[in-house]
Amino acid sequence: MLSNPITPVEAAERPEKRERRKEARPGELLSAALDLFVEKGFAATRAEEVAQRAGVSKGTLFLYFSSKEELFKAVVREHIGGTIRNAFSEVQSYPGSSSSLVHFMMLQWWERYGNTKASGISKLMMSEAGNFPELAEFYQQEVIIPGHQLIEKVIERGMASGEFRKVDVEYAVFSMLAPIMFLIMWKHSMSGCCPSGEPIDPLRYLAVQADIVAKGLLHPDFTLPTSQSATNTL
Amino acid sequence: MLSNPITPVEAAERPEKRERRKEARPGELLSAALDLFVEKGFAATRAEEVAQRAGVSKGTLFLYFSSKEELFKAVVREHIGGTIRNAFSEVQSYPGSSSSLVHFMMLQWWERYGNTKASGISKLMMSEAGNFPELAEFYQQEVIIPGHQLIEKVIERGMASGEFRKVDVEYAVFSMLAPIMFLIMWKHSMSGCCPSGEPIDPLRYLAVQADIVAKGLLHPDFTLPTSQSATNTL
DNA sequence: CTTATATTACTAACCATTCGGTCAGTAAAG
DNA sequence: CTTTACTGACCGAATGGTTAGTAATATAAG
Repeated sequence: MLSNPITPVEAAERPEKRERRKEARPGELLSAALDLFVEKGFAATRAEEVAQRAGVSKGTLFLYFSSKEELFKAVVREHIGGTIRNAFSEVQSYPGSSSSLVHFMMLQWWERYGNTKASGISKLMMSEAGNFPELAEFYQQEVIIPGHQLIEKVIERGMASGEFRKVDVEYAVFSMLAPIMFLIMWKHSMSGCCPSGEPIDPLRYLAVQADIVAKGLLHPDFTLPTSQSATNTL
Repeated sequence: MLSNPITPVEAAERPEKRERRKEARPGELLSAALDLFVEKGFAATRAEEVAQRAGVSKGTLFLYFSSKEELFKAVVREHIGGTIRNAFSEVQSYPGSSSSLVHFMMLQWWERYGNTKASGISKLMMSEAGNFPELAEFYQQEVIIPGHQLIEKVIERGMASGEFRKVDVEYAVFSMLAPIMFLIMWKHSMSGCCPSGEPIDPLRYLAVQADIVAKGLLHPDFTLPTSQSATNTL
């Protein structure tokens, strides 16, 4: 199978001879690596496979990246941007109710991050953080903390306006974070199978979760203007 | 290092000669396997290491389990399968309100599963399911589907009694599943670091999540029955 | 425009090691 | 002596990383 000269198909797919493109290689390698790391995880991704997908030999990969770990770090640096920071300004200027902001944020998050390849990095981190403590720390600083603060802002906004009841803000953050992270984990591991038989529909999932969370945060008096029962929980 | 005959320490730890204990071996191997799978993941755990921890040679391991994957399946059957089945009967006979049942279930789940070694298996599956489709399918059948049905029962119970509003039951299940899974993932990967600086307090976390979810599911017209004041957890 | 030479991006064969799994053989039990 | 739980040396496949060599390009001379 490997000793055959070249199959016609393979020949058709490899019309190019040896190319020298020093500029383009790193980007192509990085892109291939992201695909495979997200798809199979770090440990399970073979260096040669990365090289192959980038249309290059394994030797060339180690020419540009001194080790597999360096390659991984480069991928993380490349593809973790200020995604969350951009969201801050939008939250600040959001005009609607805090309940609708919860919906808006969760759906936006999905479209802008969860539904992209980059979200695989989050799953990868949760999965293999134990083997890469220093990368876990980096990810913590770069992604988790800003994300936490962002959600905190949303909840505090609702509490300040009286729309949301008083809750343990620091931990209530997880009521939005957990569904989001769970969806990512599911998408990148269990996707294709589901308890009901067919895969999770992300938009339906997010709509239901946002609905439950938003109502769960709602102040009891907010929807019932006339009832002044003043049963203040907490 | 391996070719040395025996170091004094190793000799001291292995005073026993060759033992024949057909009955005890499987259990010891299963226990060792659980420890190592949870600690290092499935792929990263070496078969010989499992055998060694069980005080047995690698050959013996494959005498009792035909392959590494079969060993894993046996671990899952042993440590998870029964847990969920037991929970069913408790839910059936639970006397209190559905809101308090939500709290009860999530806290029970933590004490009986989340806070044990076995919960590492769930993290492991979410992490490595993509690389081991057959194991994912097995886990799906053995754990996820029963767990899903269990939570469905709780929500339907609340809807039937009028305590919960009408929701998309199939997807509302995730409002309890996601916080639970997120806590497990966090515990087994990011534990030790936290956005606030100190690790997540599981009981505080679960109390807040259960509170938000239960209130999020509550029927707007539902007034707390006078006979049941068990819902005031905060 | 050729042709010769130097440079280097790139390749493929190779190495050392690791690990799941096997099997011929050993020793404990009856 | 027979049976069999158990061992550990061994196998083959896979994989991270290396390196000697090849071919594409640049440069410059003729």
